[in-house]
Formats: sequence, C-alpha cells, structure tokens
Amino acid sequence: MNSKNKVKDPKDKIIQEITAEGIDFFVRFMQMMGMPRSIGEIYGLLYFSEEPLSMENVTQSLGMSVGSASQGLKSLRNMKAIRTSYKIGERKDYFIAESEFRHLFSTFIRDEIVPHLESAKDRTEKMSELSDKLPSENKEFLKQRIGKLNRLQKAATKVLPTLSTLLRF
Amino acid sequence: MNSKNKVKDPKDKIIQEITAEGIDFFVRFMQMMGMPRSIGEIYGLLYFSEEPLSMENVTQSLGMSVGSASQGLKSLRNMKAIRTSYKIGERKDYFIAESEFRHLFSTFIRDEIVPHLESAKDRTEKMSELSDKLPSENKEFLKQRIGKLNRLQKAATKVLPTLSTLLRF
DNA sequence: CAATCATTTCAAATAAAAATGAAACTTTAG
DNA sequence: CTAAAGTTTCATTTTTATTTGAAATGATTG
Repeated sequence: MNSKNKVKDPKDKIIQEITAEGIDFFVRFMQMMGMPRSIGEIYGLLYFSEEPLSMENVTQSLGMSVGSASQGLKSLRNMKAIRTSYKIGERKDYFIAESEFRHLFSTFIRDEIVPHLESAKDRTEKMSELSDKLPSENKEFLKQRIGKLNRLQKAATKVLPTLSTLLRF
Repeated sequence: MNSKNKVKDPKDKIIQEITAEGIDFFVRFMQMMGMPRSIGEIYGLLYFSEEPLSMENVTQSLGMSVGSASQGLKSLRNMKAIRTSYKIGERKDYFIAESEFRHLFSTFIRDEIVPHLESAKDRTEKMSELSDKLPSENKEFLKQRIGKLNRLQKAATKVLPTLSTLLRF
C-alpha cells in the first residue's frame, strides 16, 4: 500500500538502515557477553535514537512482547546502560541509552567474571590443601597442575582492572 | 589395567577429591567461554590424570555418553587443548591434556572473538557510509555514535594480542 | 474513588543448546 | 576376507534459556 500522500523522506530510510545495522551490532555484542538478544535489540534501538523512547515505542519498533521489553529495560537499567528521562505532562517513562560502554563492561565483569574468579580462588586453595595430604610420590604431578591453575587465576584477577581501563570510553 | 584393584586406598580418595574440584573448576571456566559442560569435564579429567586416558575411561569416569565423549574429544583436539598418545600394542587412542592454557585461549579468541570483531568492522564501515548520505542536521548525533562504536571496535582489536600475552602460561 | 493508562510478574509456550545411543563407518587382527 | 574393537555420526530426546501475553499491581487523573 503506497500512499502517495504519505511522503517517505529518504533520510528517514537511511536512519532506519543505520539503526538496523546498529541493532545487529549490539545483538552480537551482547550475545558475546551471554545476554539475550532482546537486550541487545533494545539497547541498540536506544543507542541510535536521538529522542528518548517509551516502552511502547520499543515493543512497536522491535515487534517485541511487553514482557520482554519490561524485563529487558529493567536489566539495562540495573547495569546502568540506560537511564530514564522524564517528560513533563507524560505518564510514560522514557528511556535514553547511556552511550558510555563502560557500564556494560563493568556490570558484565562484576556479575559474570568476578564471581567465577572468586570461586576459582577457593577451589585452588582447597585443592592445595588436599594435595598436602598426599604422599610425596603423588604430590609432584598434582602440585604442579594445581600451581598452574593458581597462577592462571591470579593472572586473570590482575588483568581485569587493566582490561576495564583499556575499554573505558 | 589397574581396575582389578578394588581396595580403597585413602590416597586415591584424595586424588579423586582433587580431580572432582578440578573438573568443577574447568566446567565453570569453559562455560565462561561459552563451551558445553561436557568439554570442561573431559578437559578437567585429563588435566588431573597423570596417565593418558582412553575414550572409554572418559565415558566411565564421567558417566557420559559415547557421543558426547567423541564430540568433546574432537573439539578439544581441534583447539589443541589435548593430544593423543599412542600406546604400543593398544588399539584405543589415549589422550593427554595439554597443560598450557594458551591453546584454549587462542582458539577461543580465534573462533569466538575475532569473527565478531571483523563483522563489527564491516558494520561500522557500512554505517559510516550511510551516515555520509544524510543532511548535516542529522549527521551530528549519528556520526558521534557511530564513531564511538568504531573506537570500541578498534580498542578491542588492539587489546586482544595484549590479553593473549598476559594469559600465556 | 473509580476509570484509565502503564508497568511488572510469572506460568506456559517456544526456541535453542546439549546429551544420548544406536546404527554406520573405520581400522586392525587373525 | 571376516570378525571384533573402536570411533563417529546424527536423528531423537532432554535440558536449559528466552519469549510471550494475560492477569495482577501500581500510578495518575478527573
């Protein structure tokens, strides 16, 4: 249905194309960090929108259920990747993407990496204790392997702050 | 075959405990890199075994199906995280863990990270081209956002080799 | 306060990922 | 060559993650 009265501005088409590419970018990016595609979609949409968008805007633009949109916006707010923007005389909440990615990273590191490293630390300590109880003939091999795990865990812990800094925008 | 010895040696119990902790360590570790738990289990078992193990050893020790074991061993061989060890007069293949983790990392980076970064590069380039076609009033905001993506992608590309080096054991 | 609009919650549906195991295939031994 | 051992493949099942949408909850307005 091509209504001739409803003039399609070619510039809107380009903006739409850019947004589509950008959403794709973030969907992949977020999936790399183990996040559901819906979150990448929402963030991508907001990232390329100059205007704050409501939840309704999100569900309509992305063809997404209200449940997903609500959950996704909540997650993004928790990780400080978006923030709300109040419009006077409007009942709805409006959302803006926080364009600094460090929020995304630091939440990811805090929630996904740090707990792993901590449990890894406990684990290698427990293994060390256990290996001390072994007769020396068996100790050699296991101690060496446990030592390697320990060094890996230590190095990873040390690398993290550096990494966060390097990716700080 | 040492399976004939059914006497419970307390030292075997400790070795088993260490192995169990270690397997857990690798299951989490591999899951952090988006790999199935079966692969972490197999690698963990081999990492703490002084003797090379056969596929049968793996399925029995871990209570895992032959299909999973075969697939898992294949993946681990592909990423050079384990290697085969031929025993004369034995038909089975025997496997040894490669204890240097750099194999795991570099495969992960090559297969999971690099392709993403490459597609990110293509994507940002395409977005830049598109944004050049826009009238200047709209350009400002979008160009700035695209520029940020571009810098993120560039920084990530630059950080990768450093990261690999820091985690080289 | 009741009517309306907006948002959240969560049980159920759907989709995606991983594991299973039997059949097919490959290799070696006799 | 044939039989047995070892391994791989892959259709099916199981498990896990994500999405949906209707009902419950909350918030605002006249």
